Amino acid sequence: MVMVSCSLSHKGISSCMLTAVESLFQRSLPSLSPTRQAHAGLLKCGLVPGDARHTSKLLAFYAGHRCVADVEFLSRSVTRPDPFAFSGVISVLVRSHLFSAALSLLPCMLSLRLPPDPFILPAALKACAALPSLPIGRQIHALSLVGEVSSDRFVASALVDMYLKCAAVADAYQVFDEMSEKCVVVWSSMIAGCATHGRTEEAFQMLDRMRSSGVEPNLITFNGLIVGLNRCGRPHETLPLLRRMHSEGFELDEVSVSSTLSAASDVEDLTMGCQIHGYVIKTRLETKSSVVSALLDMYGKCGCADEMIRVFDTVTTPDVGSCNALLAGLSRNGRVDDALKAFAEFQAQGIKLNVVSWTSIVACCSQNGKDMDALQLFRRMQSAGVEPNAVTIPCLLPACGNVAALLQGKSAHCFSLRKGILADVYVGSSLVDMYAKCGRITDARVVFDAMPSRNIVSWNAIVGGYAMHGKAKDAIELLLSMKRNRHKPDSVTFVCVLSACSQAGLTEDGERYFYEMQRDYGITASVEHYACMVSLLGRAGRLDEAYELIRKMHVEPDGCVWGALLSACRVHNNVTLAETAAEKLFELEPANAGNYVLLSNIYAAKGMLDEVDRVRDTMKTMGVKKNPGCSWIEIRNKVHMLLAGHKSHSQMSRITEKLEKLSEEMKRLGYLPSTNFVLQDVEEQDKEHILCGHSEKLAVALGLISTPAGTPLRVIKNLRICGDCHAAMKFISKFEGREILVRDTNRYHRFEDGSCSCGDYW
DNA sequence: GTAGGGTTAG
Repeated sequence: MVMVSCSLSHKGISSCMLTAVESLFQRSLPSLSPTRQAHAGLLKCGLVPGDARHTSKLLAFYAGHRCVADVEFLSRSVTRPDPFAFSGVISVLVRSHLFSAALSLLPCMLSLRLPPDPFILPAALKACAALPSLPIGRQIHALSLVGEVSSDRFVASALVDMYLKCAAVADAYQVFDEMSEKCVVVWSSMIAGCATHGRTEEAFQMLDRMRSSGVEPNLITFNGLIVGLNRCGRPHETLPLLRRMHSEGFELDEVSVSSTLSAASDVEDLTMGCQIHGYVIKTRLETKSSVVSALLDMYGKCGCADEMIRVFDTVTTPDVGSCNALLAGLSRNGRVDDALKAFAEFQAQGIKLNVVSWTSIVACCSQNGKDMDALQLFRRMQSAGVEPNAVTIPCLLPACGNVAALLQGKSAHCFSLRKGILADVYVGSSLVDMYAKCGRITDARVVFDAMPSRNIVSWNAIVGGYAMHGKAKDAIELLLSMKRNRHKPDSVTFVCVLSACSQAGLTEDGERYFYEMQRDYGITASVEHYACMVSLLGRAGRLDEAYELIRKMHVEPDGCVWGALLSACRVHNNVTLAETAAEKLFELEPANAGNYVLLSNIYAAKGMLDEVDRVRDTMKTMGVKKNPGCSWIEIRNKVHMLLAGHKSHSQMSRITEKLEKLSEEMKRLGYLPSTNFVLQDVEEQDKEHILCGHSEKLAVALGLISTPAGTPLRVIKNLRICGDCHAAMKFISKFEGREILVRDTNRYHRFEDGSCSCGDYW
C-alpha cells in the first residue's frame, strides 16, 4: 500500500495504481481499507474504473463487504458492464439481506441495455418478495416477458413466490397455471402462500393435486404449510399436521417443531407446547438452538418461567438466540432481577451479546419500573459498541420519559434522525410520549405532526400528552382531528380525553364524551373511564353524583375509582364520603399507605386531630409501611397544621422536632423528592390545585422547614409538567448547603458557574 | 439460481 499512497499526486503512476489494485484482488480475502484507498486513488488520478474487469471486481468486493453506498456509487459509474458480474453482485446483496441495494442496480442495468438474464431475475425477484415491492416485481415480470425468459423454470418459480409474498395471489396463480412443468419448489411456494393468505382449503387441495401429478412433497413443503397455518391464524391445526407428517414417515426437523412451538406460544397453549416438548425430547431435537429458543419462548409466553429456566439450564453452550429468548421470557414474567442476573452472567461467560440482547434487557428494565437501570444499561450498550436500532429506541424512551431524562431522550431523537429511522411509527410514537412526559408538549406536537404514518398509539401518545399537561382543549381538538382523519379512537384515547376534561374542570364536555364513547364507538366503559368520571364529578363538587355513579357501575369499582372519590373529598373536605371511600380502599388496598395519609389529610384540614392520630394508629396496627412519598406527605401535613395554628407553641416545637427527624430519616434513605421534580414557588390557592389536579403525576408536596424565622412552603412541581431542569437544579443548589441529598448524581452535572443540567449526551 | 423457522417492539 506504500505504492498506492505515494502515487496519488502523479498521473504517470496510474499504471502502478492499477497493478496495486490488481494485486489486492488477487488475494483471496482483500481487506476493505486498502481497497478503498486504492479505489480513491484511481478516482483521484482521474481513472474512473471503466474497465469491466476492475469494475466487476470492485463491485463484487464492496457487495461482499456490505458496502451499499460504494456499490451504488460504483454501479452509476459503470460504462462497459459485465452481465455476469452484475448477477453475482445482486446475488451477494440479496444473500446479505440488502434488498433495496440489490434492486437499486436494476435501473443501471436497464440503462446499459443489458439483456434480462435468467440468472439475475430470480435474485432480483427474491429481493422484491422480501421487501415486499409489488411494482418492481411487476416490472421485472415485464422484463422477463420482453427478454423471453419468463418460462424459465427458475424465473417462473421466483415470479410465483414474489406474487404470493406481495399478496397478489391471482397473479401468482396465473404464472403458476401457465407453467408447463411444475417442480416441487413451485408447488411448495403455492402451498405455503395459499395457507399464509388464509386459503387453507386450497393449500390442502394443492397438496393432493401435487401428489396426483406425480411430484413427491418434501419436508420443506410441509414446513411451509405449518408456517402458513400459523400466520393465517390457525395455529391449532399445526399440531395435527405435525402428527400427519410423522405418520407419513417424514423425519421432522428443527423447522417443523420450532414452527409448531411458535404456534403454541401464540395461543399460549401449554398443553400443546408440552406435547411438542415431549416429541422434541424423543427425537433429540432439543440440541438445535432454534428449538431451544422456541421452547423457551413457549414456556415464557405460557407463564411458566421456572420451567423455562429449567430448559435453559439443560443447554450446555447456549447461543445468543437462546439467551435472548430467556431474557425476553423473564421480562415478560416480571422477573426483572433474574433477567439482570442472567444478563450479567452471559457477559461474564463471554457470550457475544447482540443488539437484541441489549434491547431486551433495556426493555425489561423500562417495562418493570427500573428506569435508571434502563438508562444505565443503554449507556453500557453504547460503550460495548453495540449500535441501537429502530427497536431499541422505543424501548429506551419510556425510561427517559419516566425520569424526565430530556437530554438522553433528545439524543435518541437525533440518533433516529441520523439513522433514518424517524419515520418508524414506533420510534415516532415513543418520541411523542417522551417529549410529553419531559414537559415538552410543543416538541411532542412537532414530532407528531412530522410523522409520515401514525397509528392509534401515536394518537394516544399526543392526546395523552395534552391530558398530562392539563391542556384539555387541545386533547379534544385532537380527538376531533382523529375523527376527520378517519382514525377510530379507542378505549385509551377516551381515558386520556376524560382525564384531561377532569383536570381542566370541563365537566360537561367530559360527560358528553363519556356518553359518546359508549353510544357512537361501542366502547364499554372500563374502571379507568369510571375513575375519570368520578374524579370529574368530584372536582366539580358533585360528590353525591360521583358516589351514585360508582354504585351504578356494571364493573366492580377498584382502588382507582374509590381513590378518585377520596381525592375529590379532599378537595371539598367531605368527611362523610371520605370515610366511605376510605373504608373500601382499606379493604381493597390494605397496604397502600397513601390512602391512610389522604384520609388523615382530610381530618387534619378539618382540625380533627384525634381522628388523625386514630388513622396513624390503624396504620401501625395494620403494619402498613409508609413509602418515602408518604413521609413527605406527612411532613407537608404537619406544616399544614402548623400554619393552621391548631397547636400551641410547645406543641409546635415538638412538631418541628418531629419534622426534623422525618427529614433525617428521608436523608438516611437517600431520598430526595427533587430528583424528578422541579421546585417552584406557588401561591397557596394554586398549590391546592396542583396537589389535587396532578396528585399522581406530581407525587408529593414537600414542606421544607427552612429557617428558624419562618416556614416557607415550597411545592414541588413535576419536571414532567414544566420540563425546567435548570430551575430544579438552581433550587437544589440553593438548598444543598442544608444537606439535602441528591440521589443519582450521575444524572446531574454542575457547571462552574453554578448552573446545572441533568442527563447525559451520547 | 427458485420453496420452510426461533428470539427483541409503542
